[in-house]
Amino acid sequence: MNRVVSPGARKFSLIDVRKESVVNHDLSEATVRERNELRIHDAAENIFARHGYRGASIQAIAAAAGLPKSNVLYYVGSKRRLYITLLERTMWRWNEMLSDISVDDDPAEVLEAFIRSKMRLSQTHPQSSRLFANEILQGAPFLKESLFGDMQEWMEARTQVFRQWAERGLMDPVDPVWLIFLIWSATQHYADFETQIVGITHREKLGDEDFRSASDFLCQVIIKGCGAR
Amino acid sequence: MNRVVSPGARKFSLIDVRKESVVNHDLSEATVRERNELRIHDAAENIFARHGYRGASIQAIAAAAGLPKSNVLYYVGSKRRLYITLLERTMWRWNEMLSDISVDDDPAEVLEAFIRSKMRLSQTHPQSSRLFANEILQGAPFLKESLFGDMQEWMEARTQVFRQWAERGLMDPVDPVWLIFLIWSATQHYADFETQIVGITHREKLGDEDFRSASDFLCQVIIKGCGAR
DNA sequence: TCTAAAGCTGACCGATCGGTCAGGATTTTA
DNA sequence: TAAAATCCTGACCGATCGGTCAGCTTTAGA
Repeated sequence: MNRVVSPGARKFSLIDVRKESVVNHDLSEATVRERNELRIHDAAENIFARHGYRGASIQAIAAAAGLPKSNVLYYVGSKRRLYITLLERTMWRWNEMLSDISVDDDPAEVLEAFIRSKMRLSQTHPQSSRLFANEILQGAPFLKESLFGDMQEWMEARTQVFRQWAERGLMDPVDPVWLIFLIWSATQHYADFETQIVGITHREKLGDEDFRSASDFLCQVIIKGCGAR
Repeated sequence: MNRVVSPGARKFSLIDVRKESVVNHDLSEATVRERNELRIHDAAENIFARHGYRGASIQAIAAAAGLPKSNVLYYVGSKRRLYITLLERTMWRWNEMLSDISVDDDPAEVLEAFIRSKMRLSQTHPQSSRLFANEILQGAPFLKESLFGDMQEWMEARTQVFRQWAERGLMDPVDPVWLIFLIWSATQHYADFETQIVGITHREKLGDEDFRSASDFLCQVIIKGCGAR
């Protein structure tokens, strides 16, 4: 699985964007390119997350990044390429989750780890989550082909383990697909719908304590609810 | 609370849009205006749901409705007004839910009714749900003031009942706010993220049987999870 | 110090945006 | 059947869209 070099040739791939997300955040000794691409990606993730692909404008992204529009295009090539780069980054972060799950693990522990790591992502990378949500709401035009292959594999590997746990009587015989979507949706909600939560519950924003207590709640209810532990 | 007549004066309200949603679907004896507004609203809900406020174009809405752009603007006045009309319709549908909840009811029954009616909305009005999701992702610029007032009241009335149930030992002492958001997110997911669910689970689209089994699953896990029944 | 590469940007392109409007077609009412 | 109200739409407006490009400045390497 080697890196495809010519960026024009490939429409899109989900591999090897690791460097992207581990990019040096110490700007003091980053190259000019690294520093500016980081600013652009941060700004673009915000704008795309709020307004979706069509609703986002390069002008707005440039303004948020504090750069001229021409300069943004100099670095990212096109709106499409920028958007796909950010989508790839998000997908990679998610697909590495629950990567080492085994039938011999304790269901409750695995569920708890899954819920908490997903909540941590909602707290630390809410914009990524919203970007993804927007892509799905659009009908997943960019992810249609490639995403669903990867995610089908991810899903099947996990559901198989869940099913075996149920057979061994370690948890209730619930549909593992619905269970995973339950965890997915409940945790994602704290990123995607933060505005609503904050607005309804009189908060200024969601803080560490909110995420802690919400995580505790979800672990408790979901683990008990499917009879693990 | 009487209806404000001049549409230019009011920025926005969440009252008395009932007629909108109960509009006669038998087109045979509807007026020209009713018939065309229905077509426009349906088309607009689709486009706004996919692309958000900025990403949606009147041109695209007009094409989906099978009308010239000028004609759409003749009926709806402006993009902003059209969008707000659709938002109001959605908010009204949701706020009437669980309207007659009481401390003397059975928690499990109420939770089940809530989950199932919310799932029914996800199935019958997925576009409304996606429209709302898009509005929240944007930061709720149109709902900011008015929505959150109504929803705060709604939330406080329900959480109070939940808290009393917990005091009476009818369910676990879980945070009722997190519980409501759990149900909210889990049920909404089947509308907002249908594309993802369909793509991952090899389905063509979500059918009656899918919604039935998913509803059963959610009722079972959530009710058991918070110790009701 | 000279040169090549990289960084940068204002001006500009055709397309599309939301919205207006004059004026014709059609329907309702008196 | 005449007048009034409603319905309808092509042409057009200034603004903004994504993207290109010539030509400038700055940096890196020999």
